[in-house]
Amino acid sequence: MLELKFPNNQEKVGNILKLRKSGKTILKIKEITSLPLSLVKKVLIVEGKENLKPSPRLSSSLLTKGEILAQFGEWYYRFVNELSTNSTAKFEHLRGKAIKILFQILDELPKSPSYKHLNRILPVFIFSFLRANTIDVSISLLQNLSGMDRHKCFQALKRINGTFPEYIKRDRKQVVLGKVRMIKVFYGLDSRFFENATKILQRFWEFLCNTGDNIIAGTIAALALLSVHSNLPVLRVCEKIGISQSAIIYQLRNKLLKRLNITGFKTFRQAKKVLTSEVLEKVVGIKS
DNA sequence: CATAGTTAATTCACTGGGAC
DNA sequence: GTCCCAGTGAATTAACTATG
Repeated sequence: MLELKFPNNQEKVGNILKLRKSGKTILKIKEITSLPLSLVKKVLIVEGKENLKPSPRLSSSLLTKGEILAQFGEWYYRFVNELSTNSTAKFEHLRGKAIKILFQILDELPKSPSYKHLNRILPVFIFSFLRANTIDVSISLLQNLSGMDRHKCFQALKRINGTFPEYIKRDRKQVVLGKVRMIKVFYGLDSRFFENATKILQRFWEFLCNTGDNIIAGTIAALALLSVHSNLPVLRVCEKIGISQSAIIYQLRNKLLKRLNITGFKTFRQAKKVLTSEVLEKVVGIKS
């Protein structure tokens, strides 16, 4: 735990513990090490050995590790319960990961020593965390569970995002490809379908990324279907992932062809030849 | 508030059989 | 072969909704 929390500070941690063992007060340790009081406290709390813990009086404004975990657990399950969850195992696994990150975040969050505001931090943290791990959580769920209005949600997200961008960024490409793979399996498509879809996605990500995952997946899948000359109707794909056809047409016309300076899009059907020869072959490099 | 996406109704277009 | 027909996918439209 401590290794994770203080990767570069083993020395400091060791020092704090040594001083504490020799019976120094927490304030004394702070003076000697000239580390922030909050840091000293946290080291002692996380280390957790009875005789090392700060006295109750001093720690009254801090939550113990156990209390933090309990609060986390409550919020976590509030979220998980709202998600149509058929695989509890997955969420159990993620839970451990989340806890590790949570403690890292609490360490660095400005204005922590007192973890008084966990009820504000936790919902936003869990929301970001789940998203970062490719779980679909809607902002309205965050809104409902946290009781914050839309605007507050965004403020809070911005705060977490600004401090820890790496935790909120989900790997959307993987999410999208997951959906594409699902389509491939469901309709028993050729493995080239998926290979081509991957290429298409990499090439056109910038064009298409500014929309929902399902829409992107549908658009990529539609192109990949063309690339393998499948006779599976695009409509089937749309049904499966729950979007409408017009959304894909919209993407192809307004996001893809327009930006490739290919003009004169009339209809999907009519554009098929152009798409295979000009777009897939010349731009992506998929030979038919 | 602007943009993106959905829905539903309607129409168009293609395809693949028969019947002749 | 070709004419007709039905079935189905695709396109278009406009009104509506959701999202950031």
